[in-house]
Amino acid sequence: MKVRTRFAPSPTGQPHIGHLRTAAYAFALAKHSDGDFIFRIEDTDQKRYVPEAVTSLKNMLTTFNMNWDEYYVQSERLDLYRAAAEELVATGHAFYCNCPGKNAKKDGYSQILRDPCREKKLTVGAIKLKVPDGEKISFRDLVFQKEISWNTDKVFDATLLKSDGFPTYHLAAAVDDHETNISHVLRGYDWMSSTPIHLLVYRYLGYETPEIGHLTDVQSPEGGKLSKRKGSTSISSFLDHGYLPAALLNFIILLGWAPKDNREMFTLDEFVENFNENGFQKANPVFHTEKLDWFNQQYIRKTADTKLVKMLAKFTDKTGAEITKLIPLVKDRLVTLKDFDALTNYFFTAPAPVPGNAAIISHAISVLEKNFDGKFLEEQSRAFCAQKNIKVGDYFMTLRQAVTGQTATPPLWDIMKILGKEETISRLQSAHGQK
RNA sequence: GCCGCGUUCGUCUAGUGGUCUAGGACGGUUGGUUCUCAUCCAACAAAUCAUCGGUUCGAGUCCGAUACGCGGCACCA
Repeated sequence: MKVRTRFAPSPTGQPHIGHLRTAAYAFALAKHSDGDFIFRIEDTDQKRYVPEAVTSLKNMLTTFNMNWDEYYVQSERLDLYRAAAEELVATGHAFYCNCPGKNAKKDGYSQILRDPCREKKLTVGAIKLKVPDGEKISFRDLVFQKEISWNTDKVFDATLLKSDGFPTYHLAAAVDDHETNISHVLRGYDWMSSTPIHLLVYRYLGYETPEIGHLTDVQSPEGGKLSKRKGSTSISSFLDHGYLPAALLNFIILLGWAPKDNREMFTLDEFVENFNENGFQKANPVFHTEKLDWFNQQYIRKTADTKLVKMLAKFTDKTGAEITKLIPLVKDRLVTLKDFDALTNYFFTAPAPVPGNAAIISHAISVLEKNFDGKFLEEQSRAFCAQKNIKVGDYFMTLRQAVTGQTATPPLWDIMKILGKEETISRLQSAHGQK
């Protein structure tokens, strides 16, 4: 049977790290065996629906090259869910209920799991699942690689269809997964506790149960779920900070998954090729981003200069020609694309004159005026240093500060070459106080 | 409160009963290369494998308890 997975977010806000990770695992699971990757919008909560979120979610998948084979929107499929719910009522596995909804967080946790409306024989209202008593229900989790079970005495009569006619996740996901032939369900860990409900729905509707796996939650360094720390973990904020999609993706997939050989560099294609569900970690990883910086450096260095110019254009107002000229000097020094301006500022604005050792500067000026050449400067400066008993390092540091105003830069001659003879000498002169 | 899951260096992880005096990566420290920075190279520090008990000739690996962490307990997903 063909492997078919789905990425099924609810459009309630900005896509974040968790979305990307879940999508990447589902994508890899499907594509590893030439399967299909289905994109489904779970917009059954009218109150939390954010229309722009759908576009952002699509953009995310496109940006990371996770192209979907089919696309579904739950709000366009309401008839399907209602029919399924009514079928369950007809077969005696569900019942109508007109109780007001409650929120356990606010109202306290009820130990009453059996809904009193079961016996009322209503014909309108919400539809709830009639959970059987005293049954053991279990499944084998794809991620945890073990059987997980519950006693149905601890499973509550969950709502399947709301009184507004919209299904809850429990019903909609089961129906859609079945209708679209999803073979493997990879979802967030928060669904683990609801799995017995879904298992019962599958059974009562006569569906085959798909493989189900619950992904670990990425933890915030302060503890708790990362996704609750909104904003700062949105995909766009990382991209806006100058992280490459390839680096972000590589970093993210290794948060909770690892190959047996501990390989770390993966493009999307390589990840798909090497993906194996045995590689899932069972404990929650913590979102520490030091390693993301390292991945980003690696990927920047791997990027062809011509491509890098285009990427950099979003982070600086310098022209393509200017960027191209400077790339060789900064490529190894960029941690994020955003660093470009800070690393190249002195090319465009002369530093405030820093008075340096006048003898060194005037020597350099005379050398450069005679012959504006790196090799020549190197030879002359070393000879000068030997004669005057000056450290070569001090000599160049003096020039560096005079020309760039910085103490850490690429090799000096590389900078002078780009600046040109006139500008270089002019900067040296103003540091010397001659101008 | 009830239910479920987890626990190997600071972090991401390898490890599926002997080859583990626990390996790799990031980060850290030190040294080398270099005109500084970055790169590159080398080395070092860093995990009583949460704790206790059991099974076994032998346990990071199997079992149990405890602790701690995480998730869920809505007509939200």
